[in-house]
This record gives sequence, structure tokens and C-alpha cells, in this order.
Amino acid sequence: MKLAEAKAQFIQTWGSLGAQWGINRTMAQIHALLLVMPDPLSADEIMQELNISRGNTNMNVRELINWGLVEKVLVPGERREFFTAEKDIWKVATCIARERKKRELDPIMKVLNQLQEVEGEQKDKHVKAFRDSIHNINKFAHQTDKTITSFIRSEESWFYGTLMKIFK
Amino acid sequence: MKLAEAKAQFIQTWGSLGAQWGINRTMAQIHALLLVMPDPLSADEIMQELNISRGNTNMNVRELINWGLVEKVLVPGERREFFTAEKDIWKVATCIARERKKRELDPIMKVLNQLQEVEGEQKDKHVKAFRDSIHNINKFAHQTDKTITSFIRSEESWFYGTLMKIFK
DNA sequence: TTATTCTTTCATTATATTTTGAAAGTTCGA
DNA sequence: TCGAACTTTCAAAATATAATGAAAGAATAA
Repeated sequence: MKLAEAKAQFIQTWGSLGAQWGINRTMAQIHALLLVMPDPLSADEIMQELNISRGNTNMNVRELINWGLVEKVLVPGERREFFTAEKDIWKVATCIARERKKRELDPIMKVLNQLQEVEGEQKDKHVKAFRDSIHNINKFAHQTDKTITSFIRSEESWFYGTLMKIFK
Repeated sequence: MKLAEAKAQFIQTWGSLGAQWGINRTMAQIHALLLVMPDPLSADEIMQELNISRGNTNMNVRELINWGLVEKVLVPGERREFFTAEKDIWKVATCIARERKKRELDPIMKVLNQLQEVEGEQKDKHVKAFRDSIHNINKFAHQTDKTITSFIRSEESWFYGTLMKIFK
């Protein structure tokens, strides 16, 4: 398989993966493109490679930066901004985990905690069923929260460890 | 908080959670409704509770059954079909994990394996960058696959333990 | 300051997804 | 076999999401 073909297929696959995960397709495609490019790209290069508009490019690059997956790079002597993606896939994964936890798990845990305070007699089977469900989901959510938190930390401590090695 | 209000809020929250996860909102809402109801519901009851059409109800209940999250229940003396959701949230989680792995992880791993065979000289930095990216993502994917597989296999309190072993 | 180059915004347009509901299909008792 | 009760299908309509591109905004060099 030729490089160009492989690259295109990777971008397209990563794109539909992103779509399934609630991240929009273009955002995932830009990420894929930057992942496999050795050097930072300008907005125009991204537009050209993916055949998308300037506005679309700008919006999705900004979003990738918000997620912490992409960074602006200033090239000396160049007026334009360039963009590059974090290449270490473990960092990418913890980054995504952190962001999704913040956006998805944390809010639902807040709601679940409120819902535990539902009024009513334990004798009423509807009340009992509701309480039981919420209780179990809540327990599960706490477990998940712990797991994700330690996953996120594992990367941080790995990073910290590496950094220490460099300075020692 | 009254039961009816709490129930409505839970259904709405579970619904938007589902939407973020690529599962459609109505499907998640039906799931939420069945999760908190002590007894099986008929299609008509679901329609009424959620204010949705017959076709929509049918389609999404069927999809929930495909996922293994909901079951048909035959009530003696009743012509209609009734539906009930798996209440054990751990089983629900493994069920979802199994389904998502099948639909998302497995296909991308297939593509990644093909993409490792890209042609070109290692000296070309574009080829090198591409190979490195794919290689790392592939390694990560295999690790993830193992984790999910063992999560699916074990039915008890495992996730935390398993994950920790892998990252240590 | 002004012209130039690049970035950002956002109303409009395009695309994709979901929902509806009526019609067709199925099942079952009599 | 018929008809009532229920389920499924699917084309059309409604809704939600994403992309475009022209215009406005910033930054820089001259």
C-alpha cells in the first residue's frame, strides 16, 4: 500500500471512529492528519489536505486545542500559525479520558446524587425500584470515577517520572 | 423530590448521556424507563410514558433487545408483548462494553493491521512518522482490547484491579 | 498610519439523523 | 377461514448537526 493511500484510509477510519464517539468527524480527521504528519501544518495545508473550508478548519482546530490534543506552533520567520498533535498515544488517551470524564461522568454523578433523595415509602414498589436502580448506578459511577481518575493519574506520574529522569 | 419528577429527570439525563455516546436519545430513554420500573411494560405504556410514536418505540426496543439490554417478557393470559431491562448495572456495563468493542474497536484494529504494511523507505520522514504513529496506536489498541476483554469476561469486582495490574 | 496577511465569526446552506403514522404484516382465538 | 389485536415497516416530514464562505477582526510590516 502506498503512503498516500494508507494515510487517507487512516484519516477516514479515525474520522468515523470519532463520529461514533460523539466527536465530530472533521475534528477527528484533522487530529488523524496531524498525528501522522512529522511537521506542523498551517491552516491552509489542513484545508487543502482534507478539502474542507477555512471556517470549518478554524473551528475544529480550536476545539482540538481546547481538548489539549493539538498545539499551536510558532515557526520563526513565519507569520502564519502552525499546528501539531500530541504524538504519544498514551497522553492522547488520558487527555481524552480527562475531557470526557469532565463532560460526561461528572455531570451525571451530580444528578444521581440529587436523585437519591426521592421522597416516598419504601413499601411502594415503584419507589423501591427507583431507589435501588439509582443506588446501584451510583455505586457503579463511583467505581468508574475512581478507575478513570487513576488512569489519568497513571499518565501524570509516568510523565513526572520521565521528567525527573531528564533532570537527574 | 417527588418520584414522578425524579423519574423524569433520570430519563432525561440518561437520554442525553446516551446521545453523547452515539446511542440515540430515545433508545437511552426507553432503557432508563425500563430500568426504574419494577414490572415489565407494554409498547403502549412506553409510548405513553415517553410521548413517542409507535414506530419509534418498536424500532428502539428492538435495538435494545439486539444489544442485550432489554428482554421480551410473556405475561400469561396477555396477548401483548412486555419488555423489561436488565437491572444489574454491572451486567449492563459488560453488555455495552461487549457491543461497543464489536462495533468500534474490532473494526479499527483490522484497519490498523493493514496500515502497518505501508510501502516506502524508512529514510523518508513522512513514511517514518506514519509508521511510528500506526505502530503506537496499534500497541495501544491491543492493550485496550485486552483490558476490555478481561472486563467482559469477569462478572464481579474486577475492573479496578485489572486495570491497575495492566498499568503497573 | 496603511496595506497586507492571516484568523475568527456567524448567518446561511447542506447534510445526516430521528420521528412519525398509516399501511402492511402477523398472530391467534373462535 | 375470519377478524380483532397487536407488531413491524418505511417513505415522508421534522429536527438536529455540521460545513460553507464572505465579511469583520487582528496582527504585523513598511
